[in-house]
Amino acid sequence: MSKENLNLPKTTFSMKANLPSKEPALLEYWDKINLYKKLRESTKGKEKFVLHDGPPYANGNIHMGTALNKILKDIIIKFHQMNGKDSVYIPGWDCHGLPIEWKIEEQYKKNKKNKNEVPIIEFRKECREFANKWIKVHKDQFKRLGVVGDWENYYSTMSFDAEAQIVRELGKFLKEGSLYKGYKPVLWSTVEKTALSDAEVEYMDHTSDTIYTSFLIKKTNLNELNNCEIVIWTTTPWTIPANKALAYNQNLKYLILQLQDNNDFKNKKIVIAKDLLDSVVKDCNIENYKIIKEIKGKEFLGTVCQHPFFSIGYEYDIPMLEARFVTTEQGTGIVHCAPSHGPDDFNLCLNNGMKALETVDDDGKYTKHIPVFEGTHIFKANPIVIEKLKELGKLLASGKLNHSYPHSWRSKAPLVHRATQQWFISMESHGLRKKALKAIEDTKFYPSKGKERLKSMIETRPDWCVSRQRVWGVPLPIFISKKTHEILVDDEVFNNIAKIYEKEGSDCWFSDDPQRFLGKKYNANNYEKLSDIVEVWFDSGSTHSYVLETRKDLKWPASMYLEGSDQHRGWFHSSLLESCGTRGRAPFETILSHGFVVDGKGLKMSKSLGNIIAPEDILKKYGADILRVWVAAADYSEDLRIDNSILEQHAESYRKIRNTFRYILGNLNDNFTETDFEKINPSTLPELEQYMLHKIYLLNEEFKKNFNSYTFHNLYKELLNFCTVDLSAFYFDIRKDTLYCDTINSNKRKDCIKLLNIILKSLLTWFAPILSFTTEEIFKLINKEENNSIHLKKFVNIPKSWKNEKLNERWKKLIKIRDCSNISIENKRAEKIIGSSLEATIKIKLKKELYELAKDFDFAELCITSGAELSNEDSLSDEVLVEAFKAEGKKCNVCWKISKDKCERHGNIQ
RNA sequence: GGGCCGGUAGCUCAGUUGGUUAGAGCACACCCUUGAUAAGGGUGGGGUCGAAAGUUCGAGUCUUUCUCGGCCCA
Repeated sequence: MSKENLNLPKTTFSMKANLPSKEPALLEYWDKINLYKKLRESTKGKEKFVLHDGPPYANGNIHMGTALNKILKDIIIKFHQMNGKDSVYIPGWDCHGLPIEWKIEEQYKKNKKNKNEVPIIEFRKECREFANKWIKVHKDQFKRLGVVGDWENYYSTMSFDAEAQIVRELGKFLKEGSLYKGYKPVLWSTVEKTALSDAEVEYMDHTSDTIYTSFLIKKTNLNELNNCEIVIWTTTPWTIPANKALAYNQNLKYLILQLQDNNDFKNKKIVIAKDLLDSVVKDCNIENYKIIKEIKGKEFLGTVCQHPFFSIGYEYDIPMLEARFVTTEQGTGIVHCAPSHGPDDFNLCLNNGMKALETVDDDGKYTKHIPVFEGTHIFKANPIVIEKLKELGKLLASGKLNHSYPHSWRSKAPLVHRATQQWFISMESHGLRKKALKAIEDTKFYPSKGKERLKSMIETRPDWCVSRQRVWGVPLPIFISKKTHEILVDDEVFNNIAKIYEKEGSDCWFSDDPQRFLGKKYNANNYEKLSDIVEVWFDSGSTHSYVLETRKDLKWPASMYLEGSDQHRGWFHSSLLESCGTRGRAPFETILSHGFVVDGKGLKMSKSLGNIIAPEDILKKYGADILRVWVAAADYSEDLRIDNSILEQHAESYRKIRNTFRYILGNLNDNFTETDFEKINPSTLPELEQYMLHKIYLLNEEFKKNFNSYTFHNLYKELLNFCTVDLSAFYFDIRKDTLYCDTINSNKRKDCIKLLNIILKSLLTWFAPILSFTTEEIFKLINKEENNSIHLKKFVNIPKSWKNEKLNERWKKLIKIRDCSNISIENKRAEKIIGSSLEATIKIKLKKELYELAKDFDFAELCITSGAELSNEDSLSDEVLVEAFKAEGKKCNVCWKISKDKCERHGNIQ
């Protein structure tokens, strides 16, 4: 037997991956064979697993976060598919909303176009085109990651059927009566008479009037507080007439002071925060005072005050409410709350059952809800309010403050928070909060901490404001009777609107005769048509209704919603509320949330830090499979770190896996033979092969366990360790001799080949959801059928008969002896006595028990030496003693083993 | 500022109800091999478990404070 007759590995599977250039060809292949359609056919009628896609916003290129999200989804979908389910994936996009409006306006600005001169229809058309453009870009970028889905039949929140269904969903809330008209403060420009979004606000210096005024305590649980006056400080005196409450912080300390100066407050007792004593005394020119008592914030509980304007008609109660936003940075440590004029105030009052009123009209004038001052413009009201307070003896001090203040970016006019008419879905009126909390209990969360997070948000959130004074969205389908001011609730009308939208979209709401929507039943002259649009979270929160419920290939509820952890407040939240409100339960069975992508040091990616990594660059340098390995190897329940060195490390692991495949393919000469695992009888195989079958059995158990708990990082680690530890450094290394040097017909070699086929099949399917491209590359190499794909295969079923705990226990000990052998060989190697392990022969001394176990075993094979002697030695201090010696004799030029006589197998000796 | 979550070798991750000397793989160093070869094998070094205090016979694990980071809210 000469070198030419050795069975050396031969394969066309290259060592170098070259993923960036190879992957696109595989994408074309999947396209060509229509993989998605084939997948559906292959599991037609099987139990469905529906991972409902949370729609990304159709705006801008994808980033690492989106890539992570899509890859994780794809991995899970592929796992379930290979596990035998019909695992359907319909990608979607979120299209309405301000950011797109904003982009279009920016383009207008560049072209010196005025938005107000462009017809709404025209503007909306441009928004739609913009979103369409980005959907196309996203689609290609997501596909490139290896994500398999129904890319041709995606869903979007701006499709006509979506817009129609959103109307129907709102109709349900209207019909039920949980959708009501209320008031909520928004940033308002009295000059432009319009609401502004945060993005339209510019902060500039502004000089405000400041006042200290006081609220007499009317009722309290603490005796010392009787007849005291609570002092507050504000930079907006005009909001005092709209005051409804006072806010304190229960963790602060407060003082009761007796004032002794000769003025309006002589001998009066006031209350302020302890930490602010100095600044209040200074600002109010207080010269003589006495500290009566120090109290804790929580002692205010249950206290009710009188409005400073009590005597001129402001006779309602002013409760003191606990609020965390109260600090000791400025003021008095007690904050005056006007729910119509500040978001904090609004939320605090709402949570305490006080709704905001329309206190200021579009022009900036007080409404009828403000006694005495009705009709006064708020920008002229400060001196009037201050004068009135002074007149009533309620003004401690007034002054001016120069500070940063919001202004309109267009007119530069100062803005105010003003309660405007909005539309809310009540959390309480029809038990929505209760239903949602119950639904959370019925949902399984991965990781489990997501449950608490969502729960605490639902527990405390205020009513859901679903209206926006914007253009790019679904119009609220609301008509209000001019006579009764009541909302028109009629299914016929909602359905009529929906039917029209289904055909032509919602643009017509803004352009067509309202009579068209009302039909014949109502006269348009008697109704006012609303021009608000629906907030976009309602759009995406309703996807379950126009995607899951309407598509035949899907099911409701979804098996899983999977998004970044920020979506506990976003899509998980809005979907839960929408669905609980309309269907009484969550639209999902499980929620999986993942952390955020951060840089190698754990810092968030930002332009200023310059630590942003774009998916595009990774794809160019490493390929999608490396990115997929990164996703699989990371613990997504926390933040995921990424930088070049981390990627480099994963690329290194990938090479190891690739070479494992290459070794198998080489020894099979690319000829894969399908094996029926059930027909394997382990006892007919050599012990080593039996042991490997046991290892495969164990690994498969781990695989299933980790797949079922979605802990892919553990799963990937198990697979990687199997490749490095059990295969490369152990089984492959030992069986090299058999594979290369035994004859093709030897039973031992055949059994090894049998194992290699089993391992190849197992590894290919195990890795397929993660290494989607590489496993396909291999599959195409060994698979003879046309138009097939590894992704159409199922996971392997490992027979229980492969499990052999007894053998495992035995081999644990044998491998321990092998480890000792390695150390002794290493010693001789350091002494330059031997080089390769085949140059060694080992003498193993064992104590009785171990000797009995190992006496007939071939340690030369296990330890890859030319010889091994075994003896029983009970006087040893340790159980095992292995000593290596230089093997004497001559080297067989075939198998390189050294022996004194001629080679047992090959006869020839050099 | 508030709520929630987290910090274990250079990196990615294990670490059961508190219980021997805190583990794995990769990376690193050295050696071997040249028949998996821009591969493969062996051996080895490396951690005050973010910091401090406390509970305990005993703390990576429980408590408190601090610190750093992330998400959400303000």
